[in-house]
Amino acid sequence: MTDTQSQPANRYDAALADKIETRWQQWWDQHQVYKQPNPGEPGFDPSRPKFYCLDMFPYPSGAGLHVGHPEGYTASDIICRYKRMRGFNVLHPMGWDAFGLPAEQYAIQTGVHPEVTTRTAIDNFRRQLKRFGFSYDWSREFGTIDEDYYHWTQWIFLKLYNAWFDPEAGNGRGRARHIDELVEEFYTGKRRVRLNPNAAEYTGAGDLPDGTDAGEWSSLDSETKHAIIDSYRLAYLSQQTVNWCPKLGTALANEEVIDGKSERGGYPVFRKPLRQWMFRITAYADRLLDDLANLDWPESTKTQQAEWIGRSEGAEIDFPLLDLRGEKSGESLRVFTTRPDTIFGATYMVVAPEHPIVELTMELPHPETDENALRSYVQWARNRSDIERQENKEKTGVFTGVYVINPATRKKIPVWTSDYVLMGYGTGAIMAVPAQDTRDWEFATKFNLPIVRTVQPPQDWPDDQPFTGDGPAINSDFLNGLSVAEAKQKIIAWLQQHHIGARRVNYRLRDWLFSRQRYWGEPFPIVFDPRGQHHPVAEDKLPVRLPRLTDYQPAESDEPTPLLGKATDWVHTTAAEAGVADLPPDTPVRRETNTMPGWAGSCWYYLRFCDPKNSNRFASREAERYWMVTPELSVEPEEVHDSGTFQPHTQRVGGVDLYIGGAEHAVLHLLYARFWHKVLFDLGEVSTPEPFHKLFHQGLITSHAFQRADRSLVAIDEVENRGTDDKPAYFEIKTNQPVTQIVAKMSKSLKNVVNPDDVIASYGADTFRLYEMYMGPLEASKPWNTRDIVGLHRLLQKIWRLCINEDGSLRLTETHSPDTEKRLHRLVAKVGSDIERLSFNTAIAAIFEFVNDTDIMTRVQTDWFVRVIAPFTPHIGEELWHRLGHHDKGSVAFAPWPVHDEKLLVDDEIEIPVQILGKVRSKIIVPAKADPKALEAAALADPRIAELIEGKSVRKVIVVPGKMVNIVAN
RNA sequence: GCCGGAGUGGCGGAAUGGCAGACGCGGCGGAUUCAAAAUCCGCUUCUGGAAACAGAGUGGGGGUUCAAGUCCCCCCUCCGGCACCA
Repeated sequence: MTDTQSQPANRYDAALADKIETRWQQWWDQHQVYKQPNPGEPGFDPSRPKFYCLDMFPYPSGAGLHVGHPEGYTASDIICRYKRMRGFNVLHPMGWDAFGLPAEQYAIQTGVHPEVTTRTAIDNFRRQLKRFGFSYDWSREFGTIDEDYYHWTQWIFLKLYNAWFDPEAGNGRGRARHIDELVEEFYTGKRRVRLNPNAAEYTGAGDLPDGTDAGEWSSLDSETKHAIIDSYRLAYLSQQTVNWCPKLGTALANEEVIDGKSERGGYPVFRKPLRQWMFRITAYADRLLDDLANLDWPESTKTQQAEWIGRSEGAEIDFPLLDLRGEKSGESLRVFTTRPDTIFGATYMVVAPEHPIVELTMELPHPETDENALRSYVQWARNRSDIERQENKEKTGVFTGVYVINPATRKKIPVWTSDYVLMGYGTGAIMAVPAQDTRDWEFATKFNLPIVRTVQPPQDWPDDQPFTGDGPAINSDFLNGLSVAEAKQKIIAWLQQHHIGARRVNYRLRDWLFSRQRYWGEPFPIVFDPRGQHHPVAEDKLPVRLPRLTDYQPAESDEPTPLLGKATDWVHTTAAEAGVADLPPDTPVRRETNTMPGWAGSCWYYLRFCDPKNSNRFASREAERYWMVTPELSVEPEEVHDSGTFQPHTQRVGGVDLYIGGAEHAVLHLLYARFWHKVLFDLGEVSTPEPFHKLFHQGLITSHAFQRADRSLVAIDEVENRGTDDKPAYFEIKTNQPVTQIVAKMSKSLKNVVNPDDVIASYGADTFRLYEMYMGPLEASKPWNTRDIVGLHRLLQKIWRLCINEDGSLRLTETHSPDTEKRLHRLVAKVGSDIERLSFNTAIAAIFEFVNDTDIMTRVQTDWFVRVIAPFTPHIGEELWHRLGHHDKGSVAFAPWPVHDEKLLVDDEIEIPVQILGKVRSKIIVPAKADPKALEAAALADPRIAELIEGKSVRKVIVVPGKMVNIVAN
C-alpha cells in the first residue's frame, strides 16, 4: 500500500479523516491484520501471554447502532490494541445476539420474515462497527441464529437435561453428574429411590417429597422411574403460572404486563398455568453466591447477584392439620420461617391462593369454610398480575375454614389464604407472627386476629407497632429471656428433637423458566412419545433446525399454543427421523414446539469465540483451555480436569480476562451464563469454574431533555434558549413557559437520540472514539454534548499539523530537545498506566497537554508519539506510522509499546508550596531530593514566609519531602 | 421501604489525606485577515481590589488531623437496582 497518488489535503478535516479511515479499514480487512490464530494454527506464537477481552455482543435492531454501543467497544478496543503492543496474543471477537422477541415483533409489523430482517440488521451493524475501526478478529464472527451455533446451544441443553445435581459431591458443595450415574446408584441400592427432595416443582406439596421411599428400583414401572429421574434433571418440565395474553398468543414476561394488560396493544393478560421447561438453577444457589468472592467484578454487581440469590437461613416447621371433625388428620402444613424463635406468637397461618391445601379445601369444605368466598378470592387472586399485586399492597384474604395446631402452644389456630404469601417462595405457607412481622401485623389488625408479643420491645415502643428487632423472648415458655439468636438455636434443637421441624436454608432465587411460545428462538432438542413422555434428540442428530414458517403471526387463542405448532410437518415425525434411540424407529413422535428464550444464545457465546468454526465440539479443548485459563492465577493440576472428576485443590481459574458491558445485565445474563458454565465445568466440558474473571460496566450515555414545572418532559426541538450560552433561559415554544434542562435517557420521543453515522460523517471515527473516551470515567453515566466534540477534532488537527507539513511531507527536526524527550517519556508512562486502569479520559488529557506544549519532534520521537496515540485513534495512527516509513513492517497495531526511561520521570528541581496553618503562602524551588531539614530551612528562609511569621512563634513545622511544608505558627 | 452509586466553576470533568478546579467545551480580550472562517496567544471558581493581595469555596451540619473534595457521624438531593421473599 502506497499513498503517493492521493496526497491528502494539508488540513485534517472530515474529508481527510474519511479518506484515511476508509483506506486503512480496507487495508486491515484485506490483510486480516487483527486475525488471531489459535494454538496449533499457522502464525500462532506460543511464547506470548494471552489476553481474552470480550464485549457484550449487541442485539442487532433495525434502528442500527446508537452512541451507547461504541462506548464500551472503543474502551475494549483501546485495551486490546495496547495489549497487542505489549506482546499479548489478544482474542477480541464480535458476534450477534440475534434470536428473540424484538426481532420477531419487528417482523410481524413489517411483514418481512425475521430471518431477513435480522440478517439485514446484522449487516448494518457490522458495517457500522467496522466504520469505527475496531480491531475485532472478524474471522470469528457468528450469530446465535446460525445453525452451527445453535447446534451447540441445543447440545448444552441436552447436557443439562442429562445431568442431575448431587449435593454431597464436590466436597459437599454439590456438583452436577450424568443422569446415568443417578440411575446406577438407584439400581445398585447405593441411593434411596425417591423423588428429589429439593425439587422445586414439588414444594408446597406439604409432606409429599420427603420420606417417600419408592422401593426397589427394578420393581418400579417405567412411568414412576421417569417421574423420579425427571425430578432430578437440571432441565425439567413443570407447571408454571405465566402471564398469558390470548390476543398476542403468547406468555409475556412480567415487565411486559402493565395494569393487567399487555404493554404492546393493551390486550388483557391472564395468569395461567402452563407446562414449561425449567432449569434447576436453585441447586447452584450456594456456589453461585460463594464464588462471587473470587471474581474481579464491580461490588455493586456482586451485591445485586447476592441479593437476587437471596439466601436466608431459618427452619421448616410442620403444623399438624385438623380434619373435618377437628381432629388430627395425620397430615401437616409445612412452613418456612426465618424466625422460628417467635413460634409461640404464631396465632394464625397464611397460605398462598395457589397452595394445594386451598384446592383441597374447595373440594372438601370444612364446617367453617365459606366456599363461595374462598372460590371467588382464589379466582380473583389468580387473575391478578404481579404488577397489580405490587401496586396495591392493602392486605386481602379469606379464612379457609381449616385449622392447625401450633406445636409450641398446642393451640388450635386458623389457616387463612392471602396473596401476600407467594407460592413460589419457601413452601407457599407461613406461620403468621403479627407481633414481630410488619406484614402479619397489617393482616392481623385488618382481620382482627390475635396478636401476642414474644419479643420484649424497648420501653418506649408504641403499642400499635410490631417489633422486629432483637430483645428478650417473652410469652414463650422455655425460650423466655433468651435473645433472638439464642432462642433460634434452642427452638430449632427442640423442633428437630420432636421431629416437627428442621434447620433450612431458602433462596429468593427461583428455578429458571426457559420456554417461550414464540417462533424466533432455538428449538428444543426434545420430542414427545404418544404417551406424552419426553425424549432427547441424539447428539449426532443436532441441530434441530428451526422450520421456516411463512406464517409467523401469533394465533389468537384462549389456550396457549406455541407458534411452532403451525409447522405441522415438522412437529409430527418419527423416532428414527428425530433421532431418538430409546424408542422403536417408527414410533410417531411430536416435537417440542416451545422455543428457548433470548438468553440461551448469550449464555455461552464467549466459549464459541475460542473456536467458532469447530464442527466436532462447541470449541476444542485446547482452544478453550488456552483462552479461558489464566496460568498466573491457576494452580496447574497434575492431571487435566477432563474426566469430570472434581479436583478442588488443583482447579484452574480464569475466564474471560476482561468482559465489558452494561450494568443492565448485572443479574440475569451474568447469572445465567455463570450457571451454565458451572454445569459444564462439573461435567468436565470446560476448564474453569467461572466464565468471566474481570467484569467492567461502561456507564450509560445519556442526553439532554427539558422538564416542565410539573416534572413532565419536553422534547428538545420544542424548546428554545432565550438567554445566553453562559446564562441559558429555556422556554417551551408552544406555551412560552420556562423549562429546565435535565439529563435523560436518549429516546425517540424526546428527539435527543444521536446517530453515530452522522457524527462520523462530520468529524470521522477517530474523533468520535476520542470524544466518547474523553467524556468522563468509563463507568460513569455521562450526557452527550455535541458541542464538545469539536475539541477532540481540534486535537487531531493539532496532531496532524505537529507531524505533517503544509506540503504534506513529514514534519521533523534533527534537533533533539531534552524537554520534549522528557515530556514524551512521561506521556508514555502516563498513557500506559492510565490504559491499564481504564482511565482513558485522563490519558487523553495527557495527550492534549503534550501536543499543546510541543512544536516539533525528531523522527524517533514522532515514531514513539504515533505508537502512543495509535490505540485511541488507530486510523491517524496507522497513516502516520506508514508515512514514517514502516511500509513493509506491517501495522502500527503490532509495533512494540515504547519503553520509557524511569530516570526521565523525575525532576532535579521542584516547586513546592509552603503553608502557614494549612494555607499556601509561598512557593519555593528546591532540589527534588532535598531532605526535611533542608526543606524546613528553605521554607523559613523564604522572604514572604519570614515576613508573615515575624512576631509569631513557630510551634511546629511539618515537612513532607517532595510535597510541601506546613508551618504552624501563631 | 431496602441495597448500590453519585453530588466539585456556565457545562463535561481532574485531584495515592498534602497547592481544589488539570484537560476539554463555552465565554471574554488580542494577533492574523480587506473581511470572515480557520488558526495562534492571553484571561476565565466566586467576592473585594487597578494590581499586589485578601477572604470565601467541592450538596448541608458536625467531627478527626499540622493539613479533608478525599477519613468518621448525622441530614438533604439525584441516578440505578430490588421490592409483601416469611
